[in-house]
Amino acid sequence: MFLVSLIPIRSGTPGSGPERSDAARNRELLLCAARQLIEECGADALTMDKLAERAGVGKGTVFRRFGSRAGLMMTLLSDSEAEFQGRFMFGPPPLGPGAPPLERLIAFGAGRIGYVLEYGDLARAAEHSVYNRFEVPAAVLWHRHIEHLLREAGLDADPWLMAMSLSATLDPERLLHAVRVQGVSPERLVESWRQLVTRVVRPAE
Amino acid sequence: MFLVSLIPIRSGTPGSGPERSDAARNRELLLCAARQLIEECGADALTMDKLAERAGVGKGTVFRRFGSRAGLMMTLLSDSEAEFQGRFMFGPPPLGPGAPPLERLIAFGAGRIGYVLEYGDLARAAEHSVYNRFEVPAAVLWHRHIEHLLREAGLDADPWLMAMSLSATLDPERLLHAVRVQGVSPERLVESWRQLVTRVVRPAE
DNA sequence: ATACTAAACGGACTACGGTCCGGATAATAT
DNA sequence: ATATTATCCGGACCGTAGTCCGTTTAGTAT
Repeated sequence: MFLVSLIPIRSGTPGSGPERSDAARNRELLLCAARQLIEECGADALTMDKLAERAGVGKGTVFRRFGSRAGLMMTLLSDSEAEFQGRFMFGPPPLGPGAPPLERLIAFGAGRIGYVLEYGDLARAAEHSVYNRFEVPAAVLWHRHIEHLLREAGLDADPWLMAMSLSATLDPERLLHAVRVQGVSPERLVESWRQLVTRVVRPAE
Repeated sequence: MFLVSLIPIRSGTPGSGPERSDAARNRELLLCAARQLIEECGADALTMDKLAERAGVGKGTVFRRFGSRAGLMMTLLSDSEAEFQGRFMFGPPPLGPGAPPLERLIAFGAGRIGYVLEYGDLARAAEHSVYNRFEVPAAVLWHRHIEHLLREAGLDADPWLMAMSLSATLDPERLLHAVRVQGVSPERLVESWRQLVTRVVRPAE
């Protein structure tokens, strides 16, 4: 039912045809330089100018390749993102199919919390697109997954909006703020998520 | 217990002493010009340069007065914000004290949704501070209010984190996106909020 | 009135994301 | 090898938020 491409992340294809050799070389140079810079100073300190300079290419090339800073971050995340998507869509239970929907919901939140805490700044930067951070393909997929599980669990309320509320809880910016500024432990986040979805799924009366 | 100042919004006081007459005059000029520009082109199109030019002051003056673009937006919102705060803290039930906590929670969400839909772009821009959008005084106050009501309702789970999840649901950016891009009706939002808090408050077993 | 000072002023300056377009170049056809 | 062309490249350029600092001015003391 939900056969979305496993790799909906932009892989840096400005045109539709095959990639020219210099373009491919520059893409590798850029990704490599980006990872270096992030290693050295953190994702937040990565600027497109510095990236272009480090990679030894012009600034225009950076933007042609990745469209925007958020696009670059998404590309950097695409591997781990695809891996996570594979796990919750096709992997073993309780995250993957096979377990009861509530179990899967709980596991999804826990997985997502772990993911966000691991790739925090990157995930945050990837959503920092000026327009439509809710229509990033990955975000849409999570939303649909949650909605699907809510329906399977027999939710007797608006599943689309309820999935929106639950997605909001898993928003990287909020999670990172809770952990890094407020000092909330990841375990506490996971437990609260469990409490939340358990209550949401239970019938109203 | 929660006696927070009713006006925690920054009112544009760079120093701590009284305001010099030229400073007061310029603040009025700026607020007036800002409202004009927003009326004409919308809040999103308001730039600090245009504002300075329209008000006939230097750009530095704008930033000394309001600190940042977000600070300006907060100042513009402060009246309606204070009014809303007054309603849910001291006003008549079900929003104000007197009604059962669940009723108050439902009313709070409904009120907040209405508020966001009315002052949408402004509220969004006010939270667009680069750092710490969760520590804006008004946001902290809402969070504490929700947490307080959850405790009063006898929630047997982590009230602080649960309040965070519920706050996330009421995030202006998300609400506006749902209404303006996805075409969700305000009534549907309110109903979903009611379903959500009703389930959250109910005991686990 | 004059001198003094703390505060406010203004606009040049920086940093950054993003755009544009004339020139270079890789792939392909001949 | 040469010509052709679609693609890519580079970096000058733009708009915007925010900073800095030399200059001006409002309030006050004398």
